[in-house]
Amino acid sequence: MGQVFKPVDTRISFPGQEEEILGFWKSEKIFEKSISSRKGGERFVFYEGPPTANGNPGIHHVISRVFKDVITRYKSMQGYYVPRIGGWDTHGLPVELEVEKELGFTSKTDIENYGIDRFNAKCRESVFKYLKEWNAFTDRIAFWVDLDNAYITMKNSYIESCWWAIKKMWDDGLVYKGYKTAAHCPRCGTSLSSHEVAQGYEENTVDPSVYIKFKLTPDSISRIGITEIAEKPVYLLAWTTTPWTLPGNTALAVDASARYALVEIDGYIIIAAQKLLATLELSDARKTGEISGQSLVGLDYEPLYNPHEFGVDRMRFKAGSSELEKQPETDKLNYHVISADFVSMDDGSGIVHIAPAFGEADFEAGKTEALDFVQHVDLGGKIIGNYNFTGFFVKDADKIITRDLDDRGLLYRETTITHTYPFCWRCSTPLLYYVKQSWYIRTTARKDCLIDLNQEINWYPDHIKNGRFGDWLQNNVDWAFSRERYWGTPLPVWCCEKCGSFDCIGGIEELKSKPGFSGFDGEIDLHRPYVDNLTYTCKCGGLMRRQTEVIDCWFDSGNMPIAQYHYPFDNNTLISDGRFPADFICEAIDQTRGWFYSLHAISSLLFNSVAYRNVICLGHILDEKGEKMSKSRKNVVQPKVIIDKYGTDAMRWYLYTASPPGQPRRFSEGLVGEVMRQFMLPLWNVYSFFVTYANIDNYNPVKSGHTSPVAELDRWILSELNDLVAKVTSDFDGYDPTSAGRRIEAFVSNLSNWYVRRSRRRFWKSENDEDKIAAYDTLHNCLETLSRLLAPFTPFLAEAMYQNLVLSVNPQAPESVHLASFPQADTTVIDNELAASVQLAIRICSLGRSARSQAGIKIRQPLSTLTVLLQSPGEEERLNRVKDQILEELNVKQVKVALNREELEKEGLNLSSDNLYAVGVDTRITRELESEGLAREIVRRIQTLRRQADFDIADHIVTWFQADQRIEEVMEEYRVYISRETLSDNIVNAEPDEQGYSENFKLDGHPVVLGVKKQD
RNA sequence: GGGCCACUAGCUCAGUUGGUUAGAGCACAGUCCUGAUAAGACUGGGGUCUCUGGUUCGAGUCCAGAGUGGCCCA
Repeated sequence: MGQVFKPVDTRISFPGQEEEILGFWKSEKIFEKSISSRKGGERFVFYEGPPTANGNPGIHHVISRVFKDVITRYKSMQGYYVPRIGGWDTHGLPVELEVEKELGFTSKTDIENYGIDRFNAKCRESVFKYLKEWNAFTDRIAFWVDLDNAYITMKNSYIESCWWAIKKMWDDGLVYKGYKTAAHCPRCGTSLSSHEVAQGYEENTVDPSVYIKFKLTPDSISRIGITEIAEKPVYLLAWTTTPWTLPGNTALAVDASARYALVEIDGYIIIAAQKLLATLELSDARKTGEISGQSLVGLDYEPLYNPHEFGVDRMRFKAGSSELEKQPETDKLNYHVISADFVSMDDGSGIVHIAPAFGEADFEAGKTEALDFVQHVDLGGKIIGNYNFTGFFVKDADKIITRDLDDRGLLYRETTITHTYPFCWRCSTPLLYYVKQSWYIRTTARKDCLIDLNQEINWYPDHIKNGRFGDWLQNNVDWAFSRERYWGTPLPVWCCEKCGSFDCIGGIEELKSKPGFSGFDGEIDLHRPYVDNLTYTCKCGGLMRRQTEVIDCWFDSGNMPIAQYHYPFDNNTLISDGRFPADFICEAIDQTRGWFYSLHAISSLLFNSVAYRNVICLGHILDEKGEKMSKSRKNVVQPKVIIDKYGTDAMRWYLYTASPPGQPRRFSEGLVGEVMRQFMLPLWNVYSFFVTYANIDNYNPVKSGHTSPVAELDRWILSELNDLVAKVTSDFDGYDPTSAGRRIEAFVSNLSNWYVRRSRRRFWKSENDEDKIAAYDTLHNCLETLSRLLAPFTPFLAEAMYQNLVLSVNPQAPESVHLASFPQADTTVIDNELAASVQLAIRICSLGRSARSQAGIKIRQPLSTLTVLLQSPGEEERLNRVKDQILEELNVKQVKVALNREELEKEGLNLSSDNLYAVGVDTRITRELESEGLAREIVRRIQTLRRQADFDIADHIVTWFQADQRIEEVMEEYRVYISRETLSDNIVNAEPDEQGYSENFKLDGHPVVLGVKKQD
């Protein structure tokens, strides 16, 4: 007779099973069907944040992908239509750097000499260098995403959508050319991204620390209005660690609300912050006056170096903007004191030297105060003009400038300082903060919109919303989105060589239709250098040439909602037809300023809409010591190692349940192993147990149907099950798979350690009575429901269980668990009172075992009475309800309720208590109890022999025994019981058959020989 | 230097709106149970809930400050 269910081995190899299931999914196109079969359902939009395939995927890629997967699988099973388009990020500096490394390049000159066309061709190859690995990895971790139709940011159609978006912003007046401060490597000749800068901070950098005297004009001295000082020269004392920036000084900043002192030394007066006098070794005794910072504001001082005398241009900010205008040479040039909120009273002199061409704060001050702008350093870090330090590298110029100022009597003090300073991560050259031209998106013009729309987004964890992300939006600055690089979406801005006017192009056809369009050579590749050759004629008749910049690759990925569909050139209903915005995205926290921002900014500016409604923001993965994983620390865990050993499901389960998604989490092989032992195996064993016995009894769930059971145990676990389903559903709806998973763990523990443990005998009874069927029904129901609950989490394990538990008996059911629907809770069977009763039983049993253990009496030995002290008389009813469970579990003949503590403290009772309950067991063993205990001992010995002899569970046997009189008595008295328990058709008091399996024991000091043999 | 998050047993984590004696798993030691179990139960050792103040009748929980770690920004 064929078995209903496929036998389930407890010695399962999960990784092996997963490989098989992958084959099934692939051949039957289960992923495709999981989408298409829900086509009529409500759409649930997911956006995939594109990775770059130029390196091997790591564990941090696993975590974001499995969190994306668990939600989209859940929604699919809820009946939503959830297409999932993959994506690849293919542009940007990281790609270029990888290629530069490969080619051994160290500067942009190397690239240009090599040829932009060849270089970009290399980049194009590089971005899919590990495509095979990525595809295999995605498959193996069961991240269901459509990679065949993935969007690719370097495709013409994708780029064209980006051009369209930029053009729309351009038309809305949101794109402009301005200046910005960039961390610049003078040796590599390029700006570094903030990410690169962060890599290169050196903690113990020694730099000069110089205090410079800036001479006030006579007019300003009289404006201070302190007559005693009128005859003497007066200097403002300012501090800097970068003397090379001093020729670029165009202002001094003070704190208007602070007090400043005038101190006399050597016949002149120095002004510095009152608070900092001591650190400046300025004697309070020589103080000749005090003045507010406010009254310093507006005073004029003489430039250290008048740029006009050294052949350097002097520019000036147009008020409030980052545009600069060249200023005429003047006979007399004075700079003035401004007020600023960044003036520190902790170090320096309380007066800050401002060089708007260098440094963020200086630049911003330059903009708001419409200051002069003097750029006396070239991009190679060398001083220009005709100073006596011209041609020197800035760091070498420091000393010469300091000497020069000293010679002119303008140096007050010179020491050194040890601080943290950024260096180029590639070549260790000190970085310079350098103001350069750049193209901007005027996000600040829509700042309120960015902030308001953020309120519509559900952030998990929610503190990101008004915390890290909200702060970032509050401090929004215009997006400097151009890059002086090669491999990227080209900036679609053309400039007239003749009249200098700009034009933005929003698509290929638009470009082609321009008058005098030329440079087009067959197929257009919208990359440099080909796109650089496309020109047309300006209205003025001049030649329009593209600006050479490419754009920030964050713009590429942030524009994916439309660019993946080539909107608006194709799919022009995209914005209104339900495919925008996303219902859900999920990435790690570093994307706050990356993808989360670029998506949000672009859709806010283009469509005045959020780009995503719900976002899970993951913490980073750390090693088992809590340290960041990095190649240099050699603590990187390879996902493959884990998967080969424990399988994808165990790894996924660990990632979901170990800690809430927002927290950084530790990861190691051992922790996944724990998941295996603690969750996967017990569940698998329950499943295996069910199948083993169901097959013996030829149980078929379809024939029996899941009826409403009467047994309390069944009703209890079904109550727990439905409660679980309800709560897991609400956890999922709140984007909290971690809580959902932990709940399932608790349920499985209840199922295994109470339901199955307490129900074992029901499955073992030989009669096929109603209770037994009810038990099978209940357990089958639990396991089948679990398979669907677990499907989003552990898709393989769930599939294996579902195939066997459902499809073996019902070929009409959906062919995969991932095509089935998510369980629905039947809240009518949730019985909280019953749950509380069983909770009580579990607790009392725990105390009972403890009491027995302390008395040294094993469970096999029956005892007469268990006395329980409850919290309240009302609990007695609860206790009665589960009394039978307690009797069996603790192997006692009766349970009594004690009314007070004294009753418990009678003789012969062994006590155990927790903070709510107390129990006592009567430890007196009568001869009858002893006999029964011995009988159970004999049963256990025979069972062990059966197992050692490798008999099947259902095999019937003959048992032989030889023993003393006491054991013979027990054997006689319990013959029926022993026979039934051990499936012994015959028990013979004789020497064991030689062909059988036998052993000698001592039971409580009584010598016994036992033998077993299979019955033919 | 600024912001966000975290800090509970050796390790990984729970701990609801403040309320008896702060819990679980792993690991360690011992005992027990078991024809589902690679498991489970019990006992034991192991806690200044990072620290210092404050609010309160009462603080792991709320507030302030400090420390350590992580991330982000400078």
